[in-house]
Order: sequence, then C-alpha cells, then structure tokens
Amino acid sequence: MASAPTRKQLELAQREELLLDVAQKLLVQGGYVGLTMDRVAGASAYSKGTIYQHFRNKEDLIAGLLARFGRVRVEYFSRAATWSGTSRERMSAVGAAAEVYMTLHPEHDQLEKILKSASIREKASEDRREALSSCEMHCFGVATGIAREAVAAGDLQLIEGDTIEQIVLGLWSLYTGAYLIRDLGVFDHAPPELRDPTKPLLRNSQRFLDGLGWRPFSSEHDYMESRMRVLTELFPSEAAEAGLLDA
Amino acid sequence: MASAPTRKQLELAQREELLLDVAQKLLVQGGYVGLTMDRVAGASAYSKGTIYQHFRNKEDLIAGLLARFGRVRVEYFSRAATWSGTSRERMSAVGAAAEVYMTLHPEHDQLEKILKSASIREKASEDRREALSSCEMHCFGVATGIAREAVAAGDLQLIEGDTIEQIVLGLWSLYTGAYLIRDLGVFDHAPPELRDPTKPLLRNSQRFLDGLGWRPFSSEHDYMESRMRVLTELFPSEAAEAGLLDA
DNA sequence: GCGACCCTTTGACGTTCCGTCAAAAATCGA
DNA sequence: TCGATTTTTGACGGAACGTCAAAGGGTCGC
Repeated sequence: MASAPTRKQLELAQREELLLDVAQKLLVQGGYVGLTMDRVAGASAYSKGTIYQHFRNKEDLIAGLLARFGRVRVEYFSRAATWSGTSRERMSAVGAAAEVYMTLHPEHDQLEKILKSASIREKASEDRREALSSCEMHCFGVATGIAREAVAAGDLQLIEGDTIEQIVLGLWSLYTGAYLIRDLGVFDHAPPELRDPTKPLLRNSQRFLDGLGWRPFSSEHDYMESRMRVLTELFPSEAAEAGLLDA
Repeated sequence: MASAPTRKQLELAQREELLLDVAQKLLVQGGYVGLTMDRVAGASAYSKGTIYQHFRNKEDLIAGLLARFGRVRVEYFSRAATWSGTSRERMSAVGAAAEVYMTLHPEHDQLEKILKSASIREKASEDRREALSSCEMHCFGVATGIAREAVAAGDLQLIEGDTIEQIVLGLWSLYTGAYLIRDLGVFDHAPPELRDPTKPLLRNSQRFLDGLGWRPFSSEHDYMESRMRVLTELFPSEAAEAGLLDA
C-alpha cells in the first residue's frame, strides 16, 4: 500500500498542496474572515465539492495548513540541532531557529489560535491531529534532547525538584508568550520598548538559563554573537528574508 | 453629564450586565460556536435588535465580555500590590494573583484568542478597545511599579542593556505562554509532566528572577511558602474555589 | 381623560457561508 | 465503441449575522 504511490495518489497530493497554497494566500490577505471554502473554490480551479474530498470541513483545512507549517518548523529545528558547540550554544541555536520561524511565518500562531477558538481539534480528522501533534513533539524533543545532553555533560545541574521537561517548557512558554503578545497587539499603544516583545526575547531567555545555572553563563560568553553566527551560517537566506540580520 | 446617571442609564447598564451574563454562560457551555446573537436573544428576555443597541456586532459583544473580565483582573492585581514584604515577594504575590485569575477565568484567554483570530480589534467600538487596553496597561503597571521599587531599593541591579519593561515582559510572556499552552492542549497526549504547563510556572519564574539577580534568591527564601501565604491571606475564597490550596 | 408625538423594541428579511447530495462529466474496462 | 464506475460539480438547505420598517409604549400638553 504505502510502497507504491500511484500516479493517482501523486496527483491528489499535488492538488492538496495547491489548495493549501490558495488557502494560505487567502488567509494572509483577509485573515480568518477572508478564508472561506467558496473563495478557495473560486480562486482554485476546483469546485467546493472537490475541496471537501480533501478536507472534511473548514477546521480540517486549517489544521492542514497548520500541519504544513509544522513540517517547516521541524525542518528548522532539526537544522538548528546540527549546530556544534557547548550545550547552551546549541540550545541558543534552537532559539534562533524559533525566532526565524516565528518571524517568517506569523501565520502559524494565528492559525493555532484560530484552531483553538473554533474548537477545531474536535472537528479535524484524526490523521491531521496526529500529524500536528507529532510535529510539535518532534520540535519539543529536539530541545529536551539538548537539555539532556547538557545535564549529561555537567553543563547543567538540575536544582532539586526541577526536571528537563519543566525547563524546556519554560523556554517554550517564554517564546510562545512573547509572540502571542506580539500577535495580539496588546501593547500597541504602549511605550516603544513594549511595542515589540520579541526584541528582549534573547536577553530574557539568557537570564532564564543563567537562573538555571546552565554554563557557560551569559557573563562568560557572548550569546548575541552566537545567535548571529547561527543566523548567518544555518539560516542565511531565511534570516535575511526575515530581516533579522540588520539589527 | 457624567455627574448624574439617569434612572434610564442605570437600567441600560443593568441590562448590559445581564446580557453579558447570558453571553458568558453560552460561551462556557458551547464555546465560541455556541455563542450566537440569536441565542443571546433567546436566552435573555430581549430581542436581537435590542442587543444590537448595546453591542455594535458580535465582536463588540466579545470585547465587552473581555473588558469585564479585565476589570476583575485589575482588582486581583491591585489586591496583590497591597502585599508587604521584600520587592521580590511582592512580585511573587502578583504572580499568585495571575495564577488565581487564570485558573478561575480560563475564558479570558479563550476570548483573547477569539478576539484576535476574528480580527475583532478592528470591528469593536473605540470605547471598548480603550477599556481593554486600559485594563491591560494597569495590570502591567502594577508589575513594573514593583520592579522599579526593587531597583530603587537595591534588590535588583539591572544588567547592562536590560530594562524594567523588558523584565516584566519576560514574566508576562512566561505566564501567558504557559496558559496558552494549557489552553491549546498542545501536550495533551504527552508524558504527564507536560500535561499541565502551569505547574512548573512558579519554579520557572523563580529561576528567571534568579537569573536577573533579583534578591533574595530562591535559594535564600522559600517562595513556595510565600505563594501559599498570599493565596490564603489575600485570595482565600478565590484560591479555594480554584483548587489551588490542595496541592 | 385623550390624542399626538417620539423613542424603544421587535422579528422578519437579505445576505453570506458551511456542508450535502443528486445529477453531470470523465475515466476505465471489456 | 459502449456501458459501468468513479470523480466532479454547483444548486440547495440550514444557520448565523446584521438591518430596518413597522409595532409598541411612554410622555406631555390640552
């Protein structure tokens, strides 16, 4: 079954990509409101009925979009994991990957929120939920792997009661929260330091790692410089496109 | 104008509260999908037209709900600010307030995400956007005030390049992110340590404050115990209702 | 007590969008 | 070439948002 993908199946997969392309464009243009099944049908060469053969419903379509984004993120994180250096530098590389990803694909967060608010997880197909979850866990796994290495290498001594997962969850929260605030525009009318909550993200995550006692401390190593090297060497085109190399 | 609220105006305000009550109940029962204008009309004693005299559209109604929740949070944060102790204990009190609030009113985050995904900020009325923003800024102000005190008292020495706002933003992200993850149910099928990302929240925020060099360090003071005292003394009924006193 | 005027409330209606399904078209096999 | 099977289509039902002309209720002068 899985061994020989028929020409038929290839065509189907190709069409699904095309439909996702159209949906993504509509989403970028008009947000959630601008993304309607009729419009996807109109903007593609297919009719609504055909679209419903690929996606069980609108939520499933959105889950499909999100899954595709998720695969991109997995690729970024995997690339970051190849970075060599101290464990803390490697973790910072993952942070840089997250930064690139979130800057380049702000739709990810947008979609994730839509997914939740429209209680999509219940309506999307099982396969797609699985795919979503798997991407998420893979990315999380990259980070926990590095943290585990750090403990093994003695760079990081867990304080009584702390766990690897808890620590990674902290970093995850830090990043997720910052980008959530950015997307919600909570502080859009606030003083300029607050306007972009992602700017202090690197500094804050370094403070957090310092607090955990993860060596070498930020006073002993210039992680800002590490970040730049990761961006230019691992994500040259992506970082440039995201405008992360200027500042 | 603002001096003498007419009987008429009082009635209107009262009715608006009632409509919000109905809307909130519908939201809790059936999520965003379950909240429709027709249903609000049906479940209240008023017709749709009347509801549209209070709320410009559905987004405005949701913004109204969120604003009401926001006022509750302001009250919690203000109460937390009355706590006396070291600056870091006072900040932890705010953290406890956030914890109580988020546990007791998970709808807040849900609504905030809906607000964004449905691009509500553009459709809601100016007044209500103002109200929302003002609540948010007030809460943020409480936290920055305490951080400023800490610097003034010498408990916290800002590392070159760090700012008060950046630090508070870090804490804010940490909390927001954790509750976002909880609400999205990202790790629902993951190992149990990840299931509830809010459990390690206190530990993680303490590590972050340690990293900033905010004294007294978590190795010098039991902030877990501080938290319990804040919960039992400042938020006795709320914390009990939220089930935060058991664990 | 009564009628004229104004403000509020109502729910039917137009529109939009989701998801379905019978009919039409295309593909395949003999 | 022709009939069977699969795929595609878009018209349709249902549900929700937001509007608006008409009904309702209250106030004030006479």
